[in-house]
Amino acid sequence: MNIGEVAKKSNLPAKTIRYYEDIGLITPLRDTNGYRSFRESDMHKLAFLGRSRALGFTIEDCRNLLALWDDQDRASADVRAIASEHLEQIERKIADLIAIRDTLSHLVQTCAGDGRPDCPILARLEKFPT
Amino acid sequence: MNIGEVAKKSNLPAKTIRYYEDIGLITPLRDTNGYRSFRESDMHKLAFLGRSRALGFTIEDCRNLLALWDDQDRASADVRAIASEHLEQIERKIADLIAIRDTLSHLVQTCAGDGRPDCPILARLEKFPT
DNA sequence: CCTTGACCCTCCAGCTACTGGAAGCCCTAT
DNA sequence: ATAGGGCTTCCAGTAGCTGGAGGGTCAAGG
Repeated sequence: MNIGEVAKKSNLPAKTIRYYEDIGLITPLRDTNGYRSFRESDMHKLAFLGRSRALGFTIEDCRNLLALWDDQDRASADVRAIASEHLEQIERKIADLIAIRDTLSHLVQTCAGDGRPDCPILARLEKFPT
Repeated sequence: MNIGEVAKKSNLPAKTIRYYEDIGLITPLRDTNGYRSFRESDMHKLAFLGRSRALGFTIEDCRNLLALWDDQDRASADVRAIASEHLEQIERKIADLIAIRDTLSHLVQTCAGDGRPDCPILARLEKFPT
């Protein structure tokens, strides 16, 4: 399989796939003309990567997950540790964003949003104790 | 005021303050020895920037908000537009993260997390339809 | 046989918003 | 005179791609 077909099937841009090769996540073969030649196993890895990235795992997490996936003797605890850590980060991020959203939503609601210059949003950015 | 003092008062790293000067958000004066010399107005801008960034506004948003702040004849609608747009992005991000969290939290719960290799997390990354 | 267009290749630069570090000047105190 | 701390600039690196230049390859149509 050439990169175009793989890109379509895995739903990843060709650029991204080349990048993943650059950083050693996959190692497709090469045809005599220099074109990358993807095996089924490469496709599987790319699909795995796509799903991992879609769940927000970092590239380094993906690298580790991929290694665990390849290792038939892995301990599920190792996988779970990565996922739990990631989950905690997500929870923290959600909490942060919700706090921001509440503040912002309140400010947007109290701003007239007309032609006049008075604006509680600017007032808050100007005066709120950091 | 030298940069160290400003950094302390504004709660921003000196590096960040220099960076903000580089990209034209502030333009402190210079002493004869080459040291940056910050006025009160620079401090205020930095505090404004700190709060805007803490609410997740991008640097470009900050630049625009700062310009509106400086402009006595601004229309609050312009401020509100920036904030609303940002708010919508936050809402989208929260929704995305919550979806991820739900998936991840379920997976983590169903994974034994022991010494055995079977793992629903890997199973999902391997098989879930993209 | 030649051309056209769709592929594919590599390499370099740029994105966001900083952050770290090196090399070196300045200022104050001892 | 020296030691320390603070200040300066400049360069490089972070994450995860993305865009573009410049060029080779391949299959189909004329």
